[in-house]
Amino acid sequence: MQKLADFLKALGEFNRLSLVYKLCQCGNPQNVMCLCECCDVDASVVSRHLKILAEQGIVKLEKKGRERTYALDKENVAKTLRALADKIEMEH
Amino acid sequence: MQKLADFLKALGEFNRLSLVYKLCQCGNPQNVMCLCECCDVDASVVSRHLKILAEQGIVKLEKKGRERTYALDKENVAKTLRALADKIEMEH
DNA sequence: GATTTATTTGTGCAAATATGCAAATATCAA
DNA sequence: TTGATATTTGCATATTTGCACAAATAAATC
Repeated sequence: MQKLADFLKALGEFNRLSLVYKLCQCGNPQNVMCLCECCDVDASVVSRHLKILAEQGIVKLEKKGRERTYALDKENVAKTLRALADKIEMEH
Repeated sequence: MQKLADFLKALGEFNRLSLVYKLCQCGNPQNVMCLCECCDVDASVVSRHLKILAEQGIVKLEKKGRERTYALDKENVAKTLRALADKIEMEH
């Protein structure tokens, strides 16, 4: 349960949720500079937020040669959210 | 989006998520004393956590005469979580 | 190797948060 | 009214968190 709480906490911060939305709209993996556009904070802060999201399996860091991009793990996020929704509704 | 972040943040704390689970399993509305059983903190802390959950529409305070009970708003919570899951998966 | 660009990490600070305890409040029963 | 029980609120404290800035690291190009 602590794991799920950490997952939800990771999503439950404005700038981090903004990053998730941004990645969601872009579709493609994005680098940090691009992702900086959606939240009005220093790049170092974005980097840290992305690290937190990565730790919770919300985004994935992809290193392709020189490129370092972050991609939203849509499947995992949607699955986790739906699992909780199901539990809450189903459990009698 | 701030509203959704606040909702997720409310769920993303261990003791609060424990309260949600407890209410989920009980099915029935519960009073604070009963809810205290699931997290090892002072009753005043539970009271505060329930207030936060209530502000986010996660639980509802029900006053029936002398009884004051909290109930999980299953429909709203499930709906909100699914809406985010849909957005993340659908949006291309 | 030196320079440039992108990203991460170290550090310190201010604000937010979770908590316990004591006091206040509410409600019912005797 | 008094007493007992349940809940909330005031207050103090310790911890966590989000942030900016500077320095370190990584990778490519000159």
